[in-house]
Amino acid sequence: MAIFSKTCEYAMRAVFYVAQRSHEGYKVGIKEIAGHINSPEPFLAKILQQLSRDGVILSTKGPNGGFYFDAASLNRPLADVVTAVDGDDIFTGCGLGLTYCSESNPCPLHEEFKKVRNQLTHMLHTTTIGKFNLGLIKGKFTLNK
Amino acid sequence: MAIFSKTCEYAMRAVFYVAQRSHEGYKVGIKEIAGHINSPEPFLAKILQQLSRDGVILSTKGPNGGFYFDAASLNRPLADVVTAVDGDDIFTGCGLGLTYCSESNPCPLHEEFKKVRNQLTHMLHTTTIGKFNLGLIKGKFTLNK
DNA sequence: ATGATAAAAGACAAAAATATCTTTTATTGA
DNA sequence: TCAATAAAAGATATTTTTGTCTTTTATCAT
Ligand code: FES
Ligand code: FES
Repeated sequence: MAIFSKTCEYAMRAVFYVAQRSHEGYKVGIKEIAGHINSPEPFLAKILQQLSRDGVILSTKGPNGGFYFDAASLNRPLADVVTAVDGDDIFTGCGLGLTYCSESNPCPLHEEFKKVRNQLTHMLHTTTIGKFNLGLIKGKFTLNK
Repeated sequence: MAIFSKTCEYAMRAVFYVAQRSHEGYKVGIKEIAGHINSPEPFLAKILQQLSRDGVILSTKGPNGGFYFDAASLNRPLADVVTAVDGDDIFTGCGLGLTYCSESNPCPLHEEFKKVRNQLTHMLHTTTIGKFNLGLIKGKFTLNK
């Protein structure tokens, strides 16, 4: 078990890749994305459809169509992607799986778990979708394998 | 999607409950545990069997039998429970799901994700199974619902 | 020894996550 | 208008997680 679901991992990888290509001025088809982030193509298509419905990513059909981001979207936090595909359990849920995480009726891990959760939340809110465009273009980061 | 799997959540809740009862001098049957941590009884049985096989929890069959911890086991880190049921992906895995998390070929999130992962690891290694015994007996913490 | 108790083990079932395939709709360019 | 392109949508399939049930084995008390 990893921290994020497969769905969420693919979503984040795809978003970073599309952001980079948008920065370079291109729209990207599902095939190209799947190839570059090493994900099953039809499954990824479903994930991007979801992100598109939620308005996180933009898309157009037809020749020269594909997925892309505009300037405003590039500034959205990665947290929006996570929420769209996995909901907000990861931001608010109890570490031991209690129905509600609360200060007044906490589980034993509450105080320490809250710190971890807050740091994760902070990371996902301060990381924008376009944050790694230059690094990706320079080849500093990898998104496949 | 929460951070831990259901299996792992039940395992941690069960372990804390059994630890408390061991501290009070009792062994606990699966029925009592399931009732107090609000988990499906047969499913929890499977989880505890796994922990028992891995030597994380102790058990004896027969009348007055049940699950329990000895003093040494009470000092083991909660991380051992997580590893036994979920493996160590959560301690070492890449946040974006790459096959290997590495410094030399990092994903974009690597630097920040590492911090989150390290804090989680630190929490699970410094929290012993018996750490909350007194708090639980005093009713400071909840393990059900 | 014997019967009662309680975990261990194994087979099975349901639900959710992951993955695939086919058809439809929108867009483009000729 | 028409053919080509590419995402959207819907139906279906597989795998993993989650959950249940039955039988077996070990232990205890009598
Ligand atoms: S109550 Fe469990 S993390 Fe807050
Ligand atoms: S490579 Fe992704 S977290 Fe280290």
